Amino acid sequence: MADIELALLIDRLMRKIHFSLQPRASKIDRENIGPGGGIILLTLADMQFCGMQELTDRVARDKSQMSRTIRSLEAKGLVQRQASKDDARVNLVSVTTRGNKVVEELRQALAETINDVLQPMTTQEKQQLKILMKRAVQHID
Amino acid sequence: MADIELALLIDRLMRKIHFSLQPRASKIDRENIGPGGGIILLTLADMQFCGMQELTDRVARDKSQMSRTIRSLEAKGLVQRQASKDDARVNLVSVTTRGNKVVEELRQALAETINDVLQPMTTQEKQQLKILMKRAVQHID
DNA sequence: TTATGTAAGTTGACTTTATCCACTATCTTT
DNA sequence: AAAGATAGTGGATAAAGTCAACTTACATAA
Repeated sequence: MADIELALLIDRLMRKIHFSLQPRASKIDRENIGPGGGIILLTLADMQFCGMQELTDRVARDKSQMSRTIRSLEAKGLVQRQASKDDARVNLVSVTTRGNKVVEELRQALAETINDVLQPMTTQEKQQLKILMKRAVQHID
Repeated sequence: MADIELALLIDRLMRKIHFSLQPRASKIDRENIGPGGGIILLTLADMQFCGMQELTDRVARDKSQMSRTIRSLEAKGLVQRQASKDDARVNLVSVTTRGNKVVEELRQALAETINDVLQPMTTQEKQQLKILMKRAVQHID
């Protein structure tokens, strides 16, 4: 039987990051994309040209929510959509040049936050944590 | 400079757990405490008789939100509040006997979920992850 | 080819959380 | 005693999450 504690720890860490990031991010958030838009934008920057569904699966959010978030980011000119040639149903989303500027700023702010929050950890520990987290989110088919 | 990726991974894992837990938890949630109430209740069960502020710090949530959540849990008879003798300002919160029954069910559901979500990991890895997460949330004074 | 079923995405209506601020009551400090 | 800090509550509003209905497009099989 797995341990409950892990879930609580993940929640705590998540929230700690959130609280620490907020003041930093709100300062640079001229487009007013908020935390919700930010995490989508950062994720999208790592995926480039992926369909909504793929993105939705990745960040584990509701597809309707994702639809609205992307539309909002598109309206701000930070992402763009284009129909896939293979499948007319899918909209391939990608970050625009302007969006990439925002991504860079967000990365900076988030890096500072992570650095801050994970201060008690050594570089090795952080490295190890990242490896384990990657294992944790990878799913078996 | 710390790694952005870690933050995104934590978010993903958090959400994965959330999505996996939801159907299981909603089945046993007769009191209708929801995810918000659940995590507070589980955390409180580990702390017993702590002030609101202490609890708020632990789960890293807004104090006003915590106030409302606790009030709701109290109305359902799952937690109880009593004024501290040392400091008339603080309300010591604790889980009631009835609340503990809910806690047990929640633990069960969460354990299954964690077991499910972290299936790709070995026991050692999970153990290691927990140790690292504990280090991550501990703050230096 | 046409049913039938399924997947991608959007929209609407609604509930739950989150955020921010003001406020009371109670310590704490000087 | 006065000033400031801390615990907790309540209100107003914004942001996310949830769930179901719906459209369009693909997939498969009779």
